[in-house]
Amino acid sequence: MSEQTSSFETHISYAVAAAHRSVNQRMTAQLKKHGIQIEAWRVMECLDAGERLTMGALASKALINPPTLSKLVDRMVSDGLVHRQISQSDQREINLLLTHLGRIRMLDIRKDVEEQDGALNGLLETEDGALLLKLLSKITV
Amino acid sequence: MSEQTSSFETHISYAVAAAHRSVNQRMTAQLKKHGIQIEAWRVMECLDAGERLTMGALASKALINPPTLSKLVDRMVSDGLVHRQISQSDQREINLLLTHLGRIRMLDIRKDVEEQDGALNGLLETEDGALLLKLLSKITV
DNA sequence: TGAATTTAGTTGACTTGGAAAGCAAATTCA
DNA sequence: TGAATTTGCTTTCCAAGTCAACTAAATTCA
Repeated sequence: MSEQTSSFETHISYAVAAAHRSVNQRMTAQLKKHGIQIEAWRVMECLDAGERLTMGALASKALINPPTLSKLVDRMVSDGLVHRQISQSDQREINLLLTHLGRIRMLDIRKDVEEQDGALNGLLETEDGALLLKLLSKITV
Repeated sequence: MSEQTSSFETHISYAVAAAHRSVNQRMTAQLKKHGIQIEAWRVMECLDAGERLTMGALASKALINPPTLSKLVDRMVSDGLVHRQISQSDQREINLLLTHLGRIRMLDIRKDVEEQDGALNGLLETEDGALLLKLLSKITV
């Protein structure tokens, strides 16, 4: 099987964790001036992109566990960024919506995130950004 | 600049977060039967690989913030996996060492991790594993 | 030398995250 | 129909993480 004992830094899991940590640190620093965390940004982008998302759908798109999302949304509601609306087709479901303020803030934050993502892409050769996305998607179940 | 508004899922930061979440979930499930968390495994591998690591060096290699590492090490010490040794060259530094039990446990866990990493590599074409590592290292500061 | 600064690591107060239990609406099927 | 099950989300309780402050050793330099 494996020809030699490779150092553990060459494990895919390690490389992904290292990249994630690095990217998250840049991102957190960038979002700090907006007083918001990465997860909240993802929630806002998801809400802007998809329409009438339920908590469950949102949790999976925004990469957040349901209980954690529930609490994050509590905070975002009290910050006036989003509001909950009970679905009329199924009373158990919640449709989450961006408030006007939420949308404004999101557009503002997006500029910085785009810039940051551009810088990240700048670290790669031209087509490598797309290639990286493709490879990452393959290991993402 | 950007020709069109791309969906936020194509951001490198999102793809990395998604991959990380997915890999971590597999890994956590795998390590559950050993009653250990991913970070503790990384600590053990770091200690096995490098010699006489200080807390600071370890924190950076194992991708853990110093205060978090300090507490994790407390737990690992009381589980008998590692022990602290004050460096004689600098009394402020701690050299962390695997205990005998720690080494045994590590070797045992390593088998499962290798297997899991193999499965991950199996999701990619032959040379893509190495390619992914290379691309990830470029965005890791 | 010795006061001031820097560096290594830990601690403490506080926040956040997660697993499992809980609640209520919807669905199944006897 | 109505009891049993499933589904969607939240709450609770506890474990873990973070920021900032702290201790102590080493280093700087006046």
